[in-house]
Amino acid sequence: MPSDVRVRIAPSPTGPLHIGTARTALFNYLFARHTGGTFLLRLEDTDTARSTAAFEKDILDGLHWLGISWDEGPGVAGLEEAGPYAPYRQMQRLDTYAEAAARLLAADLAYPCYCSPEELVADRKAQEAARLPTRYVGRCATLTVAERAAREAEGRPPATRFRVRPGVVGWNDLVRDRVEIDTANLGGDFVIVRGDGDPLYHFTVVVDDAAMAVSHVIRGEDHVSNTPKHILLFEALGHTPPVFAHLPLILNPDGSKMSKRKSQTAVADYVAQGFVREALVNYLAFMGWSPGTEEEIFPLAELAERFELEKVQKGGARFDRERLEWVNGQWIRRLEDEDLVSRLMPFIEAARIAGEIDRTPGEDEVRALLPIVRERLPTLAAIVDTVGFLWVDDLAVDPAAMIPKRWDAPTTLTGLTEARAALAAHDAVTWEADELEPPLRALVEVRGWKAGDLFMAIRVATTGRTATPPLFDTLVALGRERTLARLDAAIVRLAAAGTLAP
RNA sequence: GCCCCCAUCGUCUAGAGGCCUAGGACGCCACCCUUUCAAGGUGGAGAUCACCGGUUCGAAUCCGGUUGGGGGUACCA
Repeated sequence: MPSDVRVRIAPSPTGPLHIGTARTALFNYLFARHTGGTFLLRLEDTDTARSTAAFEKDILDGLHWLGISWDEGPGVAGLEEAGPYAPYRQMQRLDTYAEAAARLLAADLAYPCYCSPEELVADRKAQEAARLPTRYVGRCATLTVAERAAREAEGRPPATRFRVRPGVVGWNDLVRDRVEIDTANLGGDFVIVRGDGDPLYHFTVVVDDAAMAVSHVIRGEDHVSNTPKHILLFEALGHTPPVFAHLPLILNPDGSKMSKRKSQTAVADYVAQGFVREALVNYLAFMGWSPGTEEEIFPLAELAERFELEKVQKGGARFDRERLEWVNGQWIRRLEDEDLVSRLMPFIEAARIAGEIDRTPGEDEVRALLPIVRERLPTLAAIVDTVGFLWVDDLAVDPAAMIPKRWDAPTTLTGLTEARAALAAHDAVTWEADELEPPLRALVEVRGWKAGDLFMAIRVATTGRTATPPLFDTLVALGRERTLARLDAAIVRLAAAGTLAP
C-alpha cells in the first residue's frame, strides 16, 4: 500500500557519524518502512567552517553499514543523486533559500538587521547582568527605508531576521502529546540568513522540509525548543507544518546528553571494536522503544514490522555498553558460518598487522574454529584474544605460569613430559579430540593426579593462557606438530628454570 | 536567570485504574553442567513505582504541587 509518509535524516557533516544520529536515522527508517513511506537523506552542510567531505563519507558509509538505506539522497561517496527533490545537499540549494528569504523580506515577515556582533554581545551581557532573559532587542526591527539606506552606506552587511509574532505556538507531538510554547520565550526575532549570505539551520531545515514534502519530522528531544521557530517559519512560508515526534535523548552513563567527552560516540569506533551491525541496530532500537513483549533480539526487518512511534519512551536512555556487548554476543551466535568468518577475517588481519600474531589463518581454518569460539566472542575483535595463540610463532611461556596451583615444578615437568609422550603416540590421522583425551585420562589415573591439573599444565604450556576453549579441541586446532613443539619448548623452559632455582 | 521536557530495580524496560504482595532483560551473587574460560540451565539479592496532597470503592497508572534530573536559550546544527 503506497503511503505519503515522508521522513528524513538530515545529518550535518561536522563530525563522524554519531550514535545519536544513527539512532534518529534508525527510528526514521523504521517508521518509513513500517508505514510504507519514503525515507530520505539530506546533507545539512551550511556550516562551511566545520563541514568536511571526510565526515560526509563517514556518515554515509556508517549508515549504509548499519543497513539504514535511504530512498532519496545526495550524490556523494560514490552514490548517485537519487530522488525527485534533488539536490539533497543544502549548499547546492542556496538559491532556494535565497528565494524564500527574499519572499519573507518582501512581505516584511523578515527584515535586514545591521547589528554588529559587538552590539549583540553587549545586549546579551546587559540582559544577563539585569537577570533578564536574553533576547534580541529589536534594534533593527522598525528601521525606516532611510535608516536602512544609511547603514547600507556604511557598508554593514545585513543579516536577515525573522519577525517572531506574539502568541502561543503548539503542536501535537507524536511522542509527548500536546506541547505549547509562548513565542515570547523564543529569544526575539532570530537570524535566518547570516551577514555573509549563508542561510542558517532553522531556516534551511524548514525550507527543505517543505520543499521535499516531509510529512513527519522525527528528531531528538533537544529540538523541542526549536520547534516553535520552525512552525512559525512554515506558516510564514505558506506551508502546513509537518507532524513532529521528539525522541528521548541517548545519555551518557551519568545521565547527561551523550557526548564524545564522556562516551564513545562514533559509530566507526564500535565497528572497529567488532560490534556487528545487527547488534548495534537491535540495541539502538531498544533505546527508547520497546515492542511491549519480552522478546528482545530482532533483525532490522522485524524491527520495522513492529515499530510504532506510540510506543516510544519519553525519558532519556543511558547508554549501557555491557548490554550492547550482550546483544552483540547474541547476534554473533546467530550469524551464518560463512558470514561470521568473513566478518572475523579483517580483525585477525588487523591483529597481524599490529604484530599481535605472526600469521593470518585461511578462511577454512577460521571456519573450523567456529564451534569452539562462537559462544566465547562478545565482539568480533575478541577472536584474537580467544585463540590468537594459534597464530603466534614463539609463545615463550613463563615457566612459573605452567605450574598448576596444586602442583610443584617437578610434578609439572613430569606431567608435561609424560603427556607429551602420550600425545606423540597419535599420528596425524588420529589427532582428534576424542582420541587425545582417553590416554591422558589414563595417565592421570595411573599417577593419581587430578585431570584438571594436568590439563591446566598442558593448556598453559601450549597456549600461554589459563583460559582457552576446551583443551583437546584447542590442541586439534593447533595441530600435532605445533602441539608437540610447544610442549617440548615448555619442558625445556621449565627444566631450565628448575636448574636455576636455589 | 528564563523557557521547555522528563521521572518504575544500578542500567534498558513491561505496565495505558482493579490481572501488580510490580513482569522481563543486562549486570551482580549462588548452584548445576564442567579440564580452564565461555555458553546454557536453575535459583537469589535488587523498585515503599522520586516525594506530598487530591480524585476514586480502588492509582505505578488520572490531577495539582514539591524535589530531582535533563534539554534549550548563537549571524552552530
